Amino acid sequence: MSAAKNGVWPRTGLLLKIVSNGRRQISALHVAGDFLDLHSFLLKTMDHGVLALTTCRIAAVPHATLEKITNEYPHLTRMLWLNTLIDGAIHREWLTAMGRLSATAHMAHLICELYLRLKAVGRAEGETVQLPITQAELGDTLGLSTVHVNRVLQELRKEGLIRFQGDALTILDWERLTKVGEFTSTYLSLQNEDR
Amino acid sequence: MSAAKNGVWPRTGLLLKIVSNGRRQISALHVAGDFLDLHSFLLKTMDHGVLALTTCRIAAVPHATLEKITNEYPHLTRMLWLNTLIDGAIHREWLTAMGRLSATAHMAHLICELYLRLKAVGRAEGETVQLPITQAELGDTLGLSTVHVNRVLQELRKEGLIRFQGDALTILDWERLTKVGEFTSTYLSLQNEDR
DNA sequence: CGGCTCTTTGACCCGACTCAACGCTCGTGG
DNA sequence: CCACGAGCGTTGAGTCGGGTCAAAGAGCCG
Repeated sequence: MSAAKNGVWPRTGLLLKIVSNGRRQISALHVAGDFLDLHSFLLKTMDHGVLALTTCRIAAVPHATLEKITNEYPHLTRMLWLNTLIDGAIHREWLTAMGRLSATAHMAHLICELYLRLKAVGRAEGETVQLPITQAELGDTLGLSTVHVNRVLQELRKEGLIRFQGDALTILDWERLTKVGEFTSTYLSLQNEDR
Repeated sequence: MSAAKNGVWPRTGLLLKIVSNGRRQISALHVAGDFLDLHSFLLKTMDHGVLALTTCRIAAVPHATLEKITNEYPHLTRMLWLNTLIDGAIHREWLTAMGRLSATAHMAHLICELYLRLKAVGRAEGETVQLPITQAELGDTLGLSTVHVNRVLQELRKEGLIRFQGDALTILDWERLTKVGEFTSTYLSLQNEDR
């Protein structure tokens, strides 16, 4: 949605939002091309911070522009709205993963999601994506301790589901990975009914 | 946002969405007046079910009407959009509560939120609101077992923070309750910048 | 080489879950 | 009018997933 205007493309293009209340919780991960914080257009309170995981290229859209768009281009407006709705769908999915999945399943679920999202924007090479995120940050995303993140990743590796060395994440067994994470991709679908 | 057209007003007006994956996770609670599932207008996949906790009065808005609104009334469109954005803000808040708060704190947080939301639509009598929800349902909301919900509630009662008998929930010590739940109400604010 | 950040490992602990039973209340039917 | 379920709340005992604390590798950069 947001085009890059200057600067270099991010190594992988991954952003995150944080909410700090003592410990921090990452409430969203963004990949290249995502429209970031679009909700701030209408929501006056900024309830989180944003933090870049890597060098990024950013394009800013002034609120005045959005105002103009919503006044004059209904279709485009609906597309922007849809964008925020998909964020919401992802949030709901995270919520259920958080509440009802084991640490391992939750991790598998997140990996499935990130892989598909990166693939969707052409950031996958075969079964491999660059995921420049630390285990501590994964913990902050999943609501787990760093130590446990490490153990969970080892388990997924030992099971032959993924390889994850350095920033390179490789899916070794998509079938079983989705099963472990109880993952279905429907909520990510950007397809809309041409509204 | 949605006006009632016929039928009786709900005893308390509380709805919930469920997502079932083996166990179920309630991803939203709605109070009287909430616009329900507005996101289904643009999001083609319905990723959850809806379930009424009590008898409710429902007003349906056809998608065709929404289409017309978005084509002709930019301001109203932004208000509808804002509505879905607030749902998103609540989701983010739940996410951090889920990931980073203890069971007791999480419960206190939820109680604070529901109390304020019910109060905002005139459903509070003094410090008391009607909350026709079972402990099992609370568990499905918070990601806790029914048994633990019970123990957590007892703890809040013993601490003199709330009274909760039958459906009547009374806030006994708002100050301490918000502290326990690390609750701040900003994310609920419906106020917008007149866009 | 030293220092930084990140990953990994081990030992121990505790919050929350499970299983199982019991009690209370209310609605329904004999 | 009582008996019986059904649903919900409550309690106890035992277990376990994940957290905490602490320290040791492993890259990486200046």
